[in-house]
Amino acid sequence: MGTKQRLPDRKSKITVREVARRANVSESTVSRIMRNKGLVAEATREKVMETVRAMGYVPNRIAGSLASLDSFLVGVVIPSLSNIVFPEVLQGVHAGLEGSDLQPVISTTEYNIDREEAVVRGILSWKPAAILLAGFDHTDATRKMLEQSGIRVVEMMDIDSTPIDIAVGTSHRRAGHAIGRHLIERGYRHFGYVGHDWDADRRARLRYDGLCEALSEAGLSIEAHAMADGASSVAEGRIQTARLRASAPQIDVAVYSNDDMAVGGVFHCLAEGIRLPDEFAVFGFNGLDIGKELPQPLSTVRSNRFLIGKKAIEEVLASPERPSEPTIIDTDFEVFIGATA
Amino acid sequence: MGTKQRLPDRKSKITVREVARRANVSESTVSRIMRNKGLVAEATREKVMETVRAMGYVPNRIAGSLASLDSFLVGVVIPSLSNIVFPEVLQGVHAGLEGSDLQPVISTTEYNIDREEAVVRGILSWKPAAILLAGFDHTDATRKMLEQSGIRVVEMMDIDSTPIDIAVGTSHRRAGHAIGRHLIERGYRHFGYVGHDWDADRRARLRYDGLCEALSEAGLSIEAHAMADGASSVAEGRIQTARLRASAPQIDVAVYSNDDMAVGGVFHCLAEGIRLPDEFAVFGFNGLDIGKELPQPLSTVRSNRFLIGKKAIEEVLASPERPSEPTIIDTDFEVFIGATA
DNA sequence: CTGTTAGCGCCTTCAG
DNA sequence: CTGAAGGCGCTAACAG
Repeated sequence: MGTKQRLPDRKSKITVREVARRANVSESTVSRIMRNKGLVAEATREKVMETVRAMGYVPNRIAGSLASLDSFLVGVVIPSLSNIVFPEVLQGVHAGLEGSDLQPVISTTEYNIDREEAVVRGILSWKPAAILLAGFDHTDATRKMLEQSGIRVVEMMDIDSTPIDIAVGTSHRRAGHAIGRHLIERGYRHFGYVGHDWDADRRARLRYDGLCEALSEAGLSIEAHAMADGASSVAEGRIQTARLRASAPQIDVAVYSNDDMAVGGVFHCLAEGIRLPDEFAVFGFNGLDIGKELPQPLSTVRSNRFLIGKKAIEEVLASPERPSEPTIIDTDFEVFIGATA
Repeated sequence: MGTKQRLPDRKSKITVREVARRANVSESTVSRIMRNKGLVAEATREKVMETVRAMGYVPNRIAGSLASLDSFLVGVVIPSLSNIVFPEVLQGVHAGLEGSDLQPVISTTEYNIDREEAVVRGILSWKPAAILLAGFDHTDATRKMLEQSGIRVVEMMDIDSTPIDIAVGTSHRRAGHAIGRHLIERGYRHFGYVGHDWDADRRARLRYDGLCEALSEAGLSIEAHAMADGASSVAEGRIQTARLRASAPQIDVAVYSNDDMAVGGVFHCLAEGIRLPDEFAVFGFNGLDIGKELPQPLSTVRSNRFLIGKKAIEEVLASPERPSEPTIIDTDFEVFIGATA
C-alpha cells in the first residue's frame, strides 16, 4: 500500500501521565486544563501550566479524538490545485474555519472520479466532521459512502443538480443563459464559442447549454466552435482564438469557457492588433483578478468562489446534523461589463 | 475555544468487532486483512471482504493510528493561498505524496508568525510524520516546538538561512544577483525597482539585496523605487509603474519584486503605448504561466515551486529520521530571456 | 474543585 | 494460519 511513518520515540513521549505526576495532580485535571473545560482552581491551573510549558507538552489529539468521539477534521476534495478557482474556494474554507479549531484535510482528484472514490474513502477513515467536494459527478460507491457516513456532505460550485445533502454554488446554466441574453441585448448576432474539455469540466458544459438556450430563444445559434482538447489555459485561449477567427471570420463575439481562455483571446487580439470590442468581442467567465487589470478590462461573469467555500463551512458549522431534505445555497453570479464585449 | 463536532451516532457504528462477529473470525484477522499485512488464507480473506463490503465498513484511522503509533498525516504551513506560488508548492506536495497514503493537513499563517505559532502547535498535536513550512521566519516558541517534535521539519522556498532540519528552495539572494548581472550585460544602466511589502515577503527583500550587490559591483545603483504598501498584485504593479515613470523618467529598466507586479507593469505599458523593451524594460521574478502568454513574453527568473514541494516530501519519505546535520536542497532557478527586457 | 474508573477502535505481541 | 489479551493517550462519566 504505502509508506508508514513510525513516530520517533525520541522526545514526544510526554503524555498527560508524566505531566500529572510532575505537577502532583490527576490526569483528568491536566486534561481539563488543556481543554479549558470544567472547573479548576486558578492556583492548580497555573501550577500545571507551568510544568506543561516546562516539559513542552503537546496533547495528542489522535488520542483525544478517539476518546471523546469528537472530530477535528474537515475533508475537502477538489479536482486540482492548478486551476486558480479551487485555491480560491480553499481560501473561503479557511476563512470559514477561523476560530473553529477544525483542520481541513485536502485531497485532489485530478478530475478523475475513480481517484475521487479512493480519496473519499481515505478521508472518511479519519472520521471528519464534514466533507466538502466539488461537483456532483461521483461513482456509485462514492455516493454510497457519503450517504452512509452520516456526516454533512457539501457539493460545491454549482447547484444544477440535486445534492446528496448540501449544494453551495451558483447555477452555471443560468449564468450561461444570462451571458447570452446580455450579449444579444448589446447587439451581437454572430456568436462563436471557444472552449476546452467538457468531460473534465462539466460546469463549462452547463454554461454552454444555458448560452445556447438563450440564443435559441432569440432565433440565433453558435456559428463556430474552437475547442481545446485538454484543460483550459491562457495559451490554449490564444491558439483557439486564432483558429476560430481563421475558420469563421464573420463572428463578432466569442463566448469563452472561462477567463483563462478569454484572457488568451485578448492577448491574441493585442498581438494581432485586432480592435476590441469593435472588430471582435470577447466574453469570459469567472471574474478572475487578472481580467480586471488588462488594458481593457475583460467582460465576464463573476462567480464568487471564496464565498462558496466560506458558506459551505458556515452551513456545516451551523447545523452539524444532516436534515432529511437537501439544502441548496445559491451564491449567485454577476454580469460584469468590461471593455471587451 | 472552538466548536467541536460530535460524530453522528447514526451509521458509523460499524467497527472491526461487528465485522469480525458477522464473518465469524477474530478482530485480528479482520485487521490483518484490512491492512494487507500478515498471512491470511485466501478463503477467509474473501469471506471477510464480502462482509466488509456488505456492511460498508471503513476502518477508523484515528484508532489505528493511536494503536500503532504510526502517523498518516503531513502538516503543511504556508503563508496564504492567494499568492499562486503556494498552491503550486501544494501541487508538488500532492505529487510527492502520491502512493504514500499520507494525507496533507494544510494551514495558512496570513504572513503572521504568531498565527504560525498557533497553527504549528495545532498541527503538531496531530503527531504528523513531518511538517513543511514556508521560510525561516518563526517565533522562538515555534522553533522550539519544531526542534523538540523530533519529526522532520522542512523549511521551503529559499535556502538563504540555516534550516532547523531541511531547507528546500533556491537562493533568492543569488537570483537577485543573477538578474543584476544579466541586465548589466544586456546594456542597461539606469535601474528602477518596483516592489511590495518587504516585511511580509522577506524573499523579495533577499532578491533586492542580491540585485543591489550586483549593481554595486558594476559601479551602478538603483536610481528610483516605487513600493506598494501591501501585498503584490497586478493592480499594484500598474500603479507603481506609473509612479516610477513619473518620478524618474531616465530609468530604462525596472526590476519587479515578482511577476504579478511585472505583469502589471507590462499592462501599464500596453495601455499607455510605451514600447517594450526599447522605451522601458520590465523584468520579473517567478516565471508564472501568465507571463509567458503575454503578447511579448515577460523576461523573468523561473523558480520551480512545484519542484520545491515535491522534493520536500521526497526527502522526508526517503529518510524519516532526522540526521544531526541540516540538509539543504537547491532547486535552482533559471533566467528566462523574454521580450520585455 | 479534584480524583477514579472505564473505555474509544484498533493494532501488536504472543500463543496456539 | 488464526485468536486472546493488553494497551496506545486521552476523556466522559461519576464520585467525593
